[in-house]
Amino acid sequence: MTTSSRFAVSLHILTLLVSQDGQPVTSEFIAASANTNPGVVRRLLSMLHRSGLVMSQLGAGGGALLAKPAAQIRLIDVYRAVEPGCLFAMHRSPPNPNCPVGAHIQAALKPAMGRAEAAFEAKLAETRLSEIARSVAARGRPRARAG
Amino acid sequence: MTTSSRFAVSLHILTLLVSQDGQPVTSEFIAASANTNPGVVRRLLSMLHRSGLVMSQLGAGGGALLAKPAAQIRLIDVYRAVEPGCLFAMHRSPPNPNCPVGAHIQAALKPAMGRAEAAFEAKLAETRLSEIARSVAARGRPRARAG
DNA sequence: ATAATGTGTAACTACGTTAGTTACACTAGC
DNA sequence: GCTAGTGTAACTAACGTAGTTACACATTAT
Repeated sequence: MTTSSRFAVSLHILTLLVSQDGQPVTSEFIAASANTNPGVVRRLLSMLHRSGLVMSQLGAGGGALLAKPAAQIRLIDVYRAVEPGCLFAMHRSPPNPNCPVGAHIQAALKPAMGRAEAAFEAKLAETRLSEIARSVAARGRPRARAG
Repeated sequence: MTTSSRFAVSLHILTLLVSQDGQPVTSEFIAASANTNPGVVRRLLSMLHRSGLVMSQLGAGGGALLAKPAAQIRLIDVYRAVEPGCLFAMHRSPPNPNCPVGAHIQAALKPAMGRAEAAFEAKLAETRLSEIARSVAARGRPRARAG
């Protein structure tokens, strides 16, 4: 289980940037939408900036902006930007090397874990921020579907 | 990132049970191999028991046993037994419903997250405990490969 | 019967990670 | 220069995990 909400909140932030197309968005505005704190938002923006997903305009009237088109941002890019670790954790303390099982269990587990993680990341690479933004917009005007 | 080593240690335990085929294995013996504490091992065995993967023989000479053949235990069964949560966490506090993005972001994220999680679980369903045990055994006698 | 061995479970502790919070130096526009 | 913002660091509170201990209970062996 993932104990972090950074991925969900980061996608929230990015979707908000898409919806305010081109206008710099303040961390306070974002925080009000995500129901959190401007400090938390700025911390996430900082991580997203390091991965080249957002940029920011300093000074009065400033705020956050997308650094590239939403269609070029894959969910896996966002995930990697804010979830540094990997999906599986090995033993906290290394197993007993004098036991036949302990000596080789980790090496034996790695391939299967790697395959699962690769499948996970591949799926996250199939969806782009633009699709999320479109989905959110569509839900905002439900009658557009019926009529 | 997963902060828990339960999945890896559980597979260690189960592989050890395979390697001691049929003989009850004590939590103390397992703990010595996994380099942890008998209490931790028993806690994991308890979770594995709830999912029907292991059983235990009480009393002197007792210990843990596989509850079904290793070829019938998929890694996803083990994962589900000891990692109750899901891969993605949503916002800690619900987003602002008065914001167009806040009102719909979670619903918009769910499908993509669900697809990634499904792909992950499907991959974990492809590998079985018997394969892990075989891989460990093979690494224990490396010359068997060359000769 | 009784002692010895081992499970099952609960309680508590130590530790790490996360999010919330505050503070402050710094930057850009008015 | 004043105002509105960012970027970053520090601290706190809450939570989950693993380590640890303890003890009631079950089974086997003597």
